[in-house]
Amino acid sequence: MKDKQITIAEVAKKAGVSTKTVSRVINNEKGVRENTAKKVKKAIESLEYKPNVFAQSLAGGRTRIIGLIYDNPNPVYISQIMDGVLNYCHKMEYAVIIHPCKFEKRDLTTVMQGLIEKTRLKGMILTPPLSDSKELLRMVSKTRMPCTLISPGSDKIRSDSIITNDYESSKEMVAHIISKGHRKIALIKGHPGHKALKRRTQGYLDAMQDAKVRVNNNHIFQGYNSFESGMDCGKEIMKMKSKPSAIFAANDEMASGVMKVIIDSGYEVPKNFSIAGFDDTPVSQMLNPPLSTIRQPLEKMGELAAKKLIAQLEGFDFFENQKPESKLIIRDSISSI
Amino acid sequence: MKDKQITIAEVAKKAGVSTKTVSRVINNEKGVRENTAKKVKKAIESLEYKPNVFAQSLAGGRTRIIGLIYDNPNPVYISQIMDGVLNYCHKMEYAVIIHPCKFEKRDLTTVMQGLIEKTRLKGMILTPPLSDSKELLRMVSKTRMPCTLISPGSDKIRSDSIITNDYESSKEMVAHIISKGHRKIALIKGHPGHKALKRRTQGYLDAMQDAKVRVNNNHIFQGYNSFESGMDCGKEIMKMKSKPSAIFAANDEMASGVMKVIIDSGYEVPKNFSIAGFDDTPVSQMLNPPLSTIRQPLEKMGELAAKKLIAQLEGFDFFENQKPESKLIIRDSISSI
DNA sequence: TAGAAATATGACAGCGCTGTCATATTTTTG
DNA sequence: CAAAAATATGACAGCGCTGTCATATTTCTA
Repeated sequence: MKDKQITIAEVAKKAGVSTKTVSRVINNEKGVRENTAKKVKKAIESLEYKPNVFAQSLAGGRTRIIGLIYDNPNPVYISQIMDGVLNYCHKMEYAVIIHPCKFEKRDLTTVMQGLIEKTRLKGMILTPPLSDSKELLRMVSKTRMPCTLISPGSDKIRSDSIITNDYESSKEMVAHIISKGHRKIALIKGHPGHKALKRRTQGYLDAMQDAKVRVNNNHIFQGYNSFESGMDCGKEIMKMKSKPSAIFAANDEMASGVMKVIIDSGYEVPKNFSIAGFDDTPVSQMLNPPLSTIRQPLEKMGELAAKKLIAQLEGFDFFENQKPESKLIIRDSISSI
Repeated sequence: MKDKQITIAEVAKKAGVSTKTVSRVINNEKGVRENTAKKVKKAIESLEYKPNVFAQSLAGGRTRIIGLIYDNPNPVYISQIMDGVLNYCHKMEYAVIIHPCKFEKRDLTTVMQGLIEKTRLKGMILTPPLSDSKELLRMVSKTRMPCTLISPGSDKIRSDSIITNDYESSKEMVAHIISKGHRKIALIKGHPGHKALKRRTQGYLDAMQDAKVRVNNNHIFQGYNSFESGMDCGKEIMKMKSKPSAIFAANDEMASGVMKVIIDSGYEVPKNFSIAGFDDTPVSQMLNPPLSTIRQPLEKMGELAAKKLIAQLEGFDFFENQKPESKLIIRDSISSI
């Protein structure tokens, strides 16, 4: 059971310096002669030394552990974000603690606080809809812990949030639908708790206005992000006397739900109804017809979130001027009238 | 920046005992008078004390950190497993380090070793296809670290692996297809590196044999688990003179790929071709027609893996006699001939 | 070239916890 | 009821690392 770890002391001995100097090299602290640093690096390499992240963390140095907190009904969404985060962190030799939790839970804040204490987390990434929880955000800001938000709904742009142009993309998509001759365009809104999805609603609204198409409030449905809720909305639409000719859903899952109901009701897509989704989850290309949708660079966003967070943790500024762009993916689910 | 943590010392003081005694209580060590334990527990509660997992780990006590290592093309698969693992670990106050990595990478073993050293991992869960990597397994066993395998392909049943009856389910599915009158049944095999998927192949083979249906080798295609590879196989099938009437794919993604090609070629499912998949990923119910498939209790499997691992770590035996069962989900993609 | 200023390096404590082993307390035994 | 055995508790070191601050070395200055 000897899981003998190579320690900083061994490296120090081999390099003929003190442990502190090795520590300096590891952490890129200044004040180490180039020559010494070289020796140390060589020793590190030859011993294949890896600092023990937990000891580092315990010792109060800059921690190398971040938390990724999520609560997401959509595994594809979260796992893409996660990939981005994990890969970058891996590269940077950071460990990531992943923590799923339930947004609705009353004691969310308490639980999170517990996690923070238990793991001595020094930085975290919050995905939607957690990134919108005022209470959670307040708690986190009280700890003064760096925290990066993915797609928060809040309009005020904080330097530490990752947002995409989903407003613009939604608008563009609806404009596209309009350009195909559609006027009666229904909207399936996203879960009201997910503020980020509101931007998509706004995109719809503005596109309609720009094109001077009257928005029919009966054509706006409240979905809850799931396939099932999409089906529910679809059923309602099927019951309407004056049906829309196109439907824009705030995510692919709901779009598929609507589509299923339409097809089950004996209609055809896109002949009788055009449909658009949002997210470009794998399912969208598998559907028949393949779904026109909007692709968000989720992995990129995850990576960016990690980059920003680590930059903060390490105390250097980080400006990424190119913001991750979503883009329209036009497939076959929208027809001209 | 005071992230003042409540430490064991404060608890000890409040309870009027030594830190070691508190430690004993936390770890359920025997040799603490019931009365003392009660005092300590009360103090813990009133202070909302949470042990620092990293300090625990550093101090050489039983670690409360496990690793979940994966490399999976299919985010849905992995995220369900992850949910199971994470939830259980959360309940048990374990931290989970998630580490994605590339199966094919030459230096997989080295990288993993680094991770182990860096994080002082004391136990890990491997998902397929990692759970099949002989080299990795050998390295891990050398460290004597407890390790739970999810769906390893190897036939020899190790006590520390979680396997389902996917062989039986596949067989059942193929039998079901046969019972619908099909005789020319194609098989899309899974990625050759994923040994677990071989069991699915075997299920197909045995079902055919049991029904005394000759297996046509031209009807066996090599897929690579992806939607695209499913499409490739689909295209090949479309080119055949003597086409199968049913197709069983070793996962849903490939099944969707095949289905797409079939539909794009002007055929109908299930009228002209029946299709079955495996995994019951969300997509399967969204497809048109909805796909008959096999549901694996992935989340359960993840939970079980975590349970087994933690049991090993804590040194108590754990027998779960009910093994997680997959089951057929019959939808509309298979017709009678 | 001596002394001051700047820079590099190291000794040592301590992060929060648990292992070891010594000591204190209780229970058992004759 | 005293002594032995069994049990409970605590003191202290140390896990691997970094912060602090003292010391050594180099570079600069006049």
